Amino acid sequence: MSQTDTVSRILDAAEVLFAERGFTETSLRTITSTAGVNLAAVNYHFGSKKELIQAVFERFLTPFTQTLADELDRRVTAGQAVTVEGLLESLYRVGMGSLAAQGRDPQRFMRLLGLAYTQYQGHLRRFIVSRYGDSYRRFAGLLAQALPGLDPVTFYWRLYFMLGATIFTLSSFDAIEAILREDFGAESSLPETLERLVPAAAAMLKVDAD
Amino acid sequence: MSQTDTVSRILDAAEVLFAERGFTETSLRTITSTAGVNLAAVNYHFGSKKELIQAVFERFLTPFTQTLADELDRRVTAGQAVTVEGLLESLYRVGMGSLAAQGRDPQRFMRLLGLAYTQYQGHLRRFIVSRYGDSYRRFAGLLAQALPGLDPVTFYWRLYFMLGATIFTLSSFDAIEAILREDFGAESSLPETLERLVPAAAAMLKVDAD
DNA sequence: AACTGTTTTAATCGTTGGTTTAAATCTGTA
DNA sequence: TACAGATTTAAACCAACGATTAAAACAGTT
Repeated sequence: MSQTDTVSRILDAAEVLFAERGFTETSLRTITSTAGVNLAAVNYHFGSKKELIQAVFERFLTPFTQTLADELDRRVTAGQAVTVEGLLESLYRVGMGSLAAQGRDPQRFMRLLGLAYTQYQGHLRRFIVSRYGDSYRRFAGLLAQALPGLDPVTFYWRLYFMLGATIFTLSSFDAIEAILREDFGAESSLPETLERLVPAAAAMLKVDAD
Repeated sequence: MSQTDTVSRILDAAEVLFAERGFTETSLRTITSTAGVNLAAVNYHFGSKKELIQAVFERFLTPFTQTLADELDRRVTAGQAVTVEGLLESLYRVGMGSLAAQGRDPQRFMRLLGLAYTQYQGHLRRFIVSRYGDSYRRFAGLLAQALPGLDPVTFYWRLYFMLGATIFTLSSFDAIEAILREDFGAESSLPETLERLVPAAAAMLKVDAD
């Protein structure tokens, strides 16, 4: 088994288990036995459990933010006005597409993102902000441009409302979908849900202040 | 120290610590030493850590749902049409008021609610659904009535979008507020934020399907 | 084939967790 | 004041955790 093999097997197993149960509830023993590698491999290759957690986030956030940056470049240089709906579509399409292209599950990353916000892991928040804060500010800046006349504080609160609706819904997608299927017999796919989310979130961002 | 004293001291400490760090990350030793009671008191009075977690939720959800039911009764029997904005205002006012009346912190309960959704605690989700599912369905039913013509599946997804925006934002209120204060020098209170949230969430729920 | 640095392995360390126990203490009642 | 049940206490139990170690196995180079 080559080194890269062991490293990626650990990352694969950790990604799935962290998303399912959270960080503290997932032991290194569970991760390594799922991955089929020795317990000591995590400390050998990553140093510590904390650094493993960061590596899991790095592996999906780096290509995600890179692809999003390209997508935003394309929209901006296209010359035409950047709309709220267009930006949300870009965000969701990149989240779906760039990850699905790697054969990875988009919902899993939403769950991980949700955990990054809610779990008590100071090091993780610091890691994400320092590494991906620029991408976040770029997107927020473009969205603010698409909403002229909105005062900055109101805009930022609504940005968090939008993030909350997105992360909360998609990270619990399976559970919500199961409830709707049971109550209405109607299946919902992730792309369908994102199509519902774009106009809803856009309306929330755009509503006139009163 | 009387029994009720010990029990409520444990609940007080557990409530704060759970909201700060999550369930797994908070040990019974931390809880009992914060509360100034013996370690064994938790198992003596509650049976186990799981049952303590449920008791923390019961102590704030029971008065909350009770007050909300009274508030909804008042709105319905008043005769006039029940509006989306009115229902959201009721929800938020009860969340703020009925808890603040007990001298307890509303944001803390939002964090706990967020944890109930995101943390890996199957027993807690089952407990809440079985105990408070009726209250949830009552509110959702009235909200659906206030949105005639919206197909049920779209309505339910938007209901979750609204819950996500609310729970996510308010459970991270302190962190978000700190960022906004640093960037804009503008302070936001919780009531102000709820005043921003009502029209934004209402617009999201009411936007025409396309 | 012999050597060298890298990786894997099994075993162990020290710590912390939830829970249990039995004795001590308290509280209310007769 | 003496008794009975409820509560509190200090101590211990045992399982699980992250981390470390030294030896074994491996891979690439000469």
